[in-house]
Amino acid sequence: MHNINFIRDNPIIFDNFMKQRGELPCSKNIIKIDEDKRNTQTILQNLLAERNKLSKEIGILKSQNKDSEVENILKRVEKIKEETSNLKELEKIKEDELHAILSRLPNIPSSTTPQGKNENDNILYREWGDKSDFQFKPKRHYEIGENLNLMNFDLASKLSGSRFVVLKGMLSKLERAIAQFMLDKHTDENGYTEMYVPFLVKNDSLFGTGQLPKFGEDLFTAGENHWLIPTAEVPLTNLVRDKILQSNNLPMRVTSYTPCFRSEAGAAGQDTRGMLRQHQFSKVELVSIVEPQHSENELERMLESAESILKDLNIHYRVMTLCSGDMGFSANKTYDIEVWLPGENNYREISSCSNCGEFQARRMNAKYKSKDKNIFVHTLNGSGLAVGRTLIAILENYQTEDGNVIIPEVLRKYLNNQSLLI
RNA sequence: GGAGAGAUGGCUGAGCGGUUGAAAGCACCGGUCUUGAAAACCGGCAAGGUGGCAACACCUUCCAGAGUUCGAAUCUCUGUCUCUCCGCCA
Repeated sequence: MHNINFIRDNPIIFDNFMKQRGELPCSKNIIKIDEDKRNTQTILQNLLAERNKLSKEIGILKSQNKDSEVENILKRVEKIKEETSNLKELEKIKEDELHAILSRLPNIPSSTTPQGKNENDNILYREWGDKSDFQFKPKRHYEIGENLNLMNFDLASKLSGSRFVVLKGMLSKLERAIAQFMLDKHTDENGYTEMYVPFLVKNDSLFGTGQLPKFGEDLFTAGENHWLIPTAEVPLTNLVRDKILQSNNLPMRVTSYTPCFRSEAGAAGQDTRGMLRQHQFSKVELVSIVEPQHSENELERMLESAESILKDLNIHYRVMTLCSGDMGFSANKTYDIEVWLPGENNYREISSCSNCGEFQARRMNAKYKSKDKNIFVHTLNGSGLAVGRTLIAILENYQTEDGNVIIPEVLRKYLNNQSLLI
């Protein structure tokens, strides 16, 4: 959500920012509605002030038993009531109009976010490790999984339709081991506190993080008033909704392992094979709530926390800085970690770390006490990492010629010290 | 699912038709004292908005939404959530 004062004071700059994000100029319209709203408010408030004053007089007169004087005042008050009820309606209309526009505009890109239209304009930030060297043609993850009889898409589609998977035996265990390794790393070494959170949330929470009102199509609903979370970012970030935090509680770093549900409405026909893009997947999420002056550093710290997982797994990856046109709605800056998949011969997103600045905090009304003022916090979120895609990366990078998979060192303690998948 | 109680500022908690935006305490901030800290004492301290260069004035908000009234934290209705007891249950 944007600060209306900023738009009022910098309409051209604002329109320019929105253009970078693929939006049409709209400041003129916003300012017009805002002016109408304020003009209405000024008139309304003067009338209300008069009414309040007269009501107080009535109180005093009644206590003095001067009923005859009360009569006259009542006439005037009645007239005011008529006028105010219309003005109140108009004010509400203008407020709703303004809110409807502002709540659908994406965040302003940070000054360090490269300008660009789409993923082709993203910029390489850094790389780590090397592409694994195979003496044979590496298979894709679903070939490995299906050949081992541990990954089954037909069964899943019988149960639930397309874009689901059933994992069996060691592959199912491997998924659990990956998640536990990530959680242990983030809680023991990276300073995050583990949380167990609801997987169903209500509208307000999704509005707070920015999925609603614009992107309801990408979500699954559950019953009348609930939605399935598309990411743990939603419950974790909303922990501070409608709060005024004490500054000694910041930074607040939390992590959670949850399933994520996405309708993938805009992805028809994309990545239909394998378990790369599913309606359901699990993810270990990182969320930081920080004071504004620390959010830029916090993004680097969060990125490093996410990277530490792939480093420990010893899998090659690169980090991309997303351009203004490719960033998510709430972000002012985003790094994507793209992991190397030798079977696919391609890099694939395995984590996305974003600084949302005060954008979500404004939507959520999340502040902290600083000296004498209450200031909006900054919120950040990142995957640390997507568990399903990490499983894919391990299968493809650690596969052997005979179709088995070597278990990465750091995961063995979670798997009875086994060194091979089967 | 049945019966009852409740929701007030960062927190605890008074108030139950008019001068209450709200007592008191804690927390926090400023000061006095102290070599420093603590304690003690003094002072400050809800949020959002409108108008104004400003000082400041005004409006709205005591879970949410409707209503009664000249006037609502206080009365009525609806919803949401919390707690207690009973039932059921992983």
